[in-house]
Amino acid sequence: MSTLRARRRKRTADTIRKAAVELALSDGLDNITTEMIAERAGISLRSFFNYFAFKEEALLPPPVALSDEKVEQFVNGSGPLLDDLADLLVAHFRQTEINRTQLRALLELSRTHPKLMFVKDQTFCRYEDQMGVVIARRLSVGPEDPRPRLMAATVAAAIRVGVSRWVAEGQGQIEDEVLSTVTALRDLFQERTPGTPRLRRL
Amino acid sequence: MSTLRARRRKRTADTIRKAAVELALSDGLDNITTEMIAERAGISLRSFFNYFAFKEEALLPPPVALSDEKVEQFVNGSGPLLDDLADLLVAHFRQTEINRTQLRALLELSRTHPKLMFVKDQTFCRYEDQMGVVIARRLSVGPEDPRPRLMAATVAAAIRVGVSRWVAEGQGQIEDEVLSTVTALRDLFQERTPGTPRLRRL
DNA sequence: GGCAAATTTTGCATATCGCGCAAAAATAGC
DNA sequence: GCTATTTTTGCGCGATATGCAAAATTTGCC
Repeated sequence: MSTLRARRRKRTADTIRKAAVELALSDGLDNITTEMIAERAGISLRSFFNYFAFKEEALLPPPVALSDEKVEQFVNGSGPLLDDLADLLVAHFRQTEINRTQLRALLELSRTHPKLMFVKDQTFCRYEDQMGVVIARRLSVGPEDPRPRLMAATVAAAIRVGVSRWVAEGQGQIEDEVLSTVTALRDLFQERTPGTPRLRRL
Repeated sequence: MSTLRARRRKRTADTIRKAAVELALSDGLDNITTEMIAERAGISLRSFFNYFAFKEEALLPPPVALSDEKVEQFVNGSGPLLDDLADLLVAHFRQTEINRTQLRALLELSRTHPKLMFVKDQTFCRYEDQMGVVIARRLSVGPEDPRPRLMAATVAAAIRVGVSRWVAEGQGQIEDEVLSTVTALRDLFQERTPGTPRLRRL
């Protein structure tokens, strides 16, 4: 249970991640080997696989869990669900430190690299699962109710779109882009005049 | 552009797919090799990679494009957008032939196998892209409008949930499950009484 | 039918991945 | 400082996946 060992381990993992990202961005993911990453990180090839199951896992930052405090705030919130959820997400993204240029390059790479896409999806899926849980708590419904899951899925989809938009052309902070995309969900399919679709502007 | 060669090619691809799925379901994905698949399909190992970029690609059926006729019907439709879109999807899923047990096993496998998940996601992403295009046409808006993309993303998310639910416990046809999940999107975040969330049943 | 061109299949060599195992090294508790 | 536990490492190995060129097959054409 040594916290020292845990910290050391985390430090090494970060070193490996840094080495992997630098190499991937400079030389291209196809032109680097796990051996090169290990060498740059100052560990043996075999040790690399003690930290990551496969090469691409070292390329994306580890998923960060939602803050417990903010989760409780959401579960007990009294505003419209979507707004309260947006608050939770904004607080979360605000505390993540993301390099936009780097993230753009990595997301672009993930489009053609199966294992990198896997890692990316795992990250989003974890968000989705967490959201499903907290939404179910907020609504006080059990696992048989399909709404939390569907809500979490659509919100996760909106987050994806928001992140993608921010990475591509966003000017401000990532949390602003996510916020506007997520809250746009409310009226997405509410057409003013059935027959001649005139949707509200995003 | 010999159509005979194309048909032969498709036939061989299907043979390989069949061999791969049978082996994966009977022996487990981890216990089979590309060589075993190739042998069962009656081709050389090297030829396998002429048909599929990697082993797992042979496990899922090739994505089917939306029917042109139904797409035009949707683009020119006059009902509520979500209903017309649901019609398009129902027509599409109706014509796909899916073995529920097999699909369940493969989706379960994809949760832990990066490359299989990649193939699955590619399939869903293609749906999402196609939907984005047809929704933009329907709304007569250009690529700068963010709504088609967000709509497509949320509908794709709903399809995922619908398919997942059908695979897990669905009794009827897959298109019915998809239909009810997608149409549930309309009122998902429309709360009757802000403050005390009382959402409509799915 | 038979020949030449184009395409597909195949064998072989090769680089890398990723895991199992056990020895060596580092670290923790006492 | 000694021993137990954990981590790192070296080595071997099977499997994946690619490039290249020869062999086989198919196609168009006469």
